[in-house]
Amino acid sequence: MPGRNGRGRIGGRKWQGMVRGCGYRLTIPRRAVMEVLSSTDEHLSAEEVYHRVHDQYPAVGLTTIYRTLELLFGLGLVSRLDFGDGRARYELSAGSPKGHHHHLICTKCRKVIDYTEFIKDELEFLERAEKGLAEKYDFEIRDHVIQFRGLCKDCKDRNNK
Amino acid sequence: MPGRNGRGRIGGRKWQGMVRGCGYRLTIPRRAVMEVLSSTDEHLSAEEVYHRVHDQYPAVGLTTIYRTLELLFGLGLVSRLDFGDGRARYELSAGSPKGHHHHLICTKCRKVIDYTEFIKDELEFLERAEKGLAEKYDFEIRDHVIQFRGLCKDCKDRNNK
DNA sequence: CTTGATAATGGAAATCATTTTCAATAAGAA
DNA sequence: TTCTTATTGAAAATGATTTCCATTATCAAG
Repeated sequence: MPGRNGRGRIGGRKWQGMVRGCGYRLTIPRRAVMEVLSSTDEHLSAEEVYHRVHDQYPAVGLTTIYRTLELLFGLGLVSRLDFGDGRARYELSAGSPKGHHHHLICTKCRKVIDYTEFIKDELEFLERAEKGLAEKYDFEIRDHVIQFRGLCKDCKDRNNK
Repeated sequence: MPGRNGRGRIGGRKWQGMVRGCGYRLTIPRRAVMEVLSSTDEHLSAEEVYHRVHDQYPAVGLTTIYRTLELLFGLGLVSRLDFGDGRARYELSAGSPKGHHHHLICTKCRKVIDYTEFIKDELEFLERAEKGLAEKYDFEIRDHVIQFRGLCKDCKDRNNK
């Protein structure tokens, strides 16, 4: 039964407590957006989220989708990604069925590969760097972005032909 | 004589050969944009570049600045950065007086710190990761983005007060 | 289970960065 | 100096995201 989202229930459903706990109400649009993000491993734009939510709840408007994504992003429940195509993209951050991962972006065809390799290696590096930077610059580091950009197999080949 | 840009001449002035070599003409706007980017260590938006160029050459229009930045970015002479404030920012990539560095971004006040520490460490990690990813996904990696995001000293303190 | 205060919503209009259009201009090969 | 054509500038178009504001729905309190 695919689509049931790997490790089960929507990110653990802890998000609801998170939302209520911060004094926000639990509304249809908020549930719907979380539902959509939980049941995909794609990196959806606001409009794409809107379309999917709209299928279930035609009354929900695009404006609300933007507001909701912003809220969830602010709470750290959702990651906002920039792949350089002029629109923000979103994915569940913690509890994502994908786990900790980063992105490999083809600058030609805009394909995005999520990779989880080298993460061990990376965590070591990140830990050292974060600690060092936090100390030296008195910064409270909350997040990091690591992306590799280049040409995917197809675009690379197409270039050389 | 500050402003003369540390290690001297505009990124080595090799860029002109690069531009001509690729069949592009050497024009006032192109020189002016390179001049502006060479003489600052800030991360300028297109509009900011426009204003500075405009001071010297009032005839140059904003559209051309956009086009020029796009061109220079395509040639790899300029890096396009995204700090999440809804506008692209630019800096000289190679030959920059700043050398290889990454960014530490305050998500509250939008201050950006360029850091060069831990780069050695990082290069090792990057090398391994790039090689591994390139192989596994048959990807030609051309660039990477590493950012740390969080709260700077001031915003952190202001939060706790 | 009501009720009421007010957070949240939806649609339309507004913003704002960036892109496109197109006629006028200028770089540079000949 | 001339000519071809890349480049430019101004204005209009675009497209993502935000703002406005009157309406609606959540949920704490009764």
